[in-house]
Amino acid sequence: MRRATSILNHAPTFCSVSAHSLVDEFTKFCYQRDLPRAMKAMEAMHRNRLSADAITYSELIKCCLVRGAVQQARLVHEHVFSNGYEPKTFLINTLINMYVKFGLLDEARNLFDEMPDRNVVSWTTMISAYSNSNLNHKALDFLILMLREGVRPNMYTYSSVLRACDGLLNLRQLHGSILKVGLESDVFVRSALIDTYSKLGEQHDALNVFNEMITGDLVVWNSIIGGFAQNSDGDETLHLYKRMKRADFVADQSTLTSVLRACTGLALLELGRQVHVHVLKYDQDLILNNALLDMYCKCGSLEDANLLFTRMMTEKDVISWSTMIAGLAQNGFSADALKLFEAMKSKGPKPNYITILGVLFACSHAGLVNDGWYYFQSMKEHFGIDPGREHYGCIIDLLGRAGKLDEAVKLIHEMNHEPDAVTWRILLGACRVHKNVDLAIYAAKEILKLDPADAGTYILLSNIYANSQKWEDVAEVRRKMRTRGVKKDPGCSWIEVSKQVHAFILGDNSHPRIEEIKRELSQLIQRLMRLGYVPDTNFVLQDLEGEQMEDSLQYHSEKLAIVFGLMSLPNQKTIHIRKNLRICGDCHIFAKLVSQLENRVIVIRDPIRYHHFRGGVCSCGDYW
DNA sequence: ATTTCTACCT
Repeated sequence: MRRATSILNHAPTFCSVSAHSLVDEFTKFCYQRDLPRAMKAMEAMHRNRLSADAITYSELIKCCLVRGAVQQARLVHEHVFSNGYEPKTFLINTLINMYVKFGLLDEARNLFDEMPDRNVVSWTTMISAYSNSNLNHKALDFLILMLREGVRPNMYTYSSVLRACDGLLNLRQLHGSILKVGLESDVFVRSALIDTYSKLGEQHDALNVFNEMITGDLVVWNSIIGGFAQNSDGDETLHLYKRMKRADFVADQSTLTSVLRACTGLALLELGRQVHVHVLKYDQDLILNNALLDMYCKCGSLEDANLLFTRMMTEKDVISWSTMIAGLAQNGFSADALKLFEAMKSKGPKPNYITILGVLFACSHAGLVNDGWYYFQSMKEHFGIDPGREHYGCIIDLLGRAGKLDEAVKLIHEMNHEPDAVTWRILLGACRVHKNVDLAIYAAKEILKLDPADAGTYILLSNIYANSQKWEDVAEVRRKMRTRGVKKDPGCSWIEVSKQVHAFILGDNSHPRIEEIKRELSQLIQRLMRLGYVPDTNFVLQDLEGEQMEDSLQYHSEKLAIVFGLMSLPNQKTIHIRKNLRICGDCHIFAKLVSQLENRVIVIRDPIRYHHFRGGVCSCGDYW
């Protein structure tokens, strides 16, 4: 302790006020949250070897916390320990908590180590301090030490320590102890359990814990809804949201953020717009508004995104800017993305790792080789950020698309990160654009080493071999697929029409209007062919909808979805479609021609890319 | 003394 050098001890000793009224006055100032006067009174009390009760000191500590007054807080600490008094456990706990809140974990720890009677609150405060600082190991160690000292954890302890749990084994053990002492029905413990299972991707267990709930609590609902949203299960997220509303709970910021994330994942623009209405009453919530911004970007409505971005009620943070920059780039507005980045540099927050990723993404998708290189080379110098694997990915993409395949390969081998499946897929994409079969085979094999369940890559490889009559290799690839149990999902496209989601799956005729749609599609293809459309049946180097037959080409799911959109949406309305697989070359040409012939804007989002078709051209510049 | 929500290369 710094008692020896305390300012308190050097203060002039002079006081004319009676002891009783001095303490009274101190108490009054503490409860009035008048920090300067309370501090003065405390000094006077110290000179007269007087002290107040623990509750009063804890009021003063609260006051220091609210004002961020660290120096004053330290003086209170010294005063409480001065004059030979040994403060009560309650007051030491308050001091420990104070240091934790100020982020001074070492000082909290010193107090904790020196206190004589550590109770459950002391232990829990330290555990929650460690888990909040991501010192997970320390938090779990403390739980063990606590048990060894014979202090029994309560619901506060468990809900704190659960956050620190980053392994399934630990979690199951903790869950077991919680059940044993009967604390699983506490809403804090329950939501922490749900959240922790969700963070480990164990949605099944999370849902079990949730379903055992008898009387509800909004946070528990938010935990399960957020868990599914974070695990990219949009359908289940929305399903639970409906259940929550049926149970008469009113969504708050957290719920709406998760629901928006589900809309983002499923590309449900109409539903997202409905949610926007509920967001309006939380226009000060930055997280929620960022989620809304991302939803508009990822659902392909840049008009809405731009509008929201310029009109946001709160100060925009680095996430708002990064979201908008990446959103513009992903949707093909690379020039606007770079312009926004320049604006950010002059009047926005400091760009971070992810911001730069969006910038490089914009360059690679617009073929801006020089700009991309410049930003890549200077990111360390200008923003202090070392290029990560993702940044290298963008540059490999940039080189590859520009036809510099050799340089792309060279960079893969030179970078100081291990290439992953994504890295090789980027190279494969470049091979597709530039029709380099040999390099494509190499890249495909590397992908399968790292991701042996990637059905699309097997099929692509098999098609390459088939095209060059290498039947033995074809058989080998097929055999590997069989033995590894890899199956390709059929192509599927989704479109939202009057709040209903319509799914079109290759080879599935269950849509009620399928016959009508197919008739319309045939007629449309006839008309396009008269304008020069030739179905592209070259499947080599294409990611395909399924086990491909030429005659099923005309019924690719996105074609059905486009026709259904033409049939059922008003004339001016943009047709928004989401696909589970990459769009094939034939459907890409088809969509371009339809956008011209029918004078419609069509937006198709595939798993990784956006295509805005307008007047016969696509925002991707045929470069995907 | 404790629980829930936002951006990321294919």
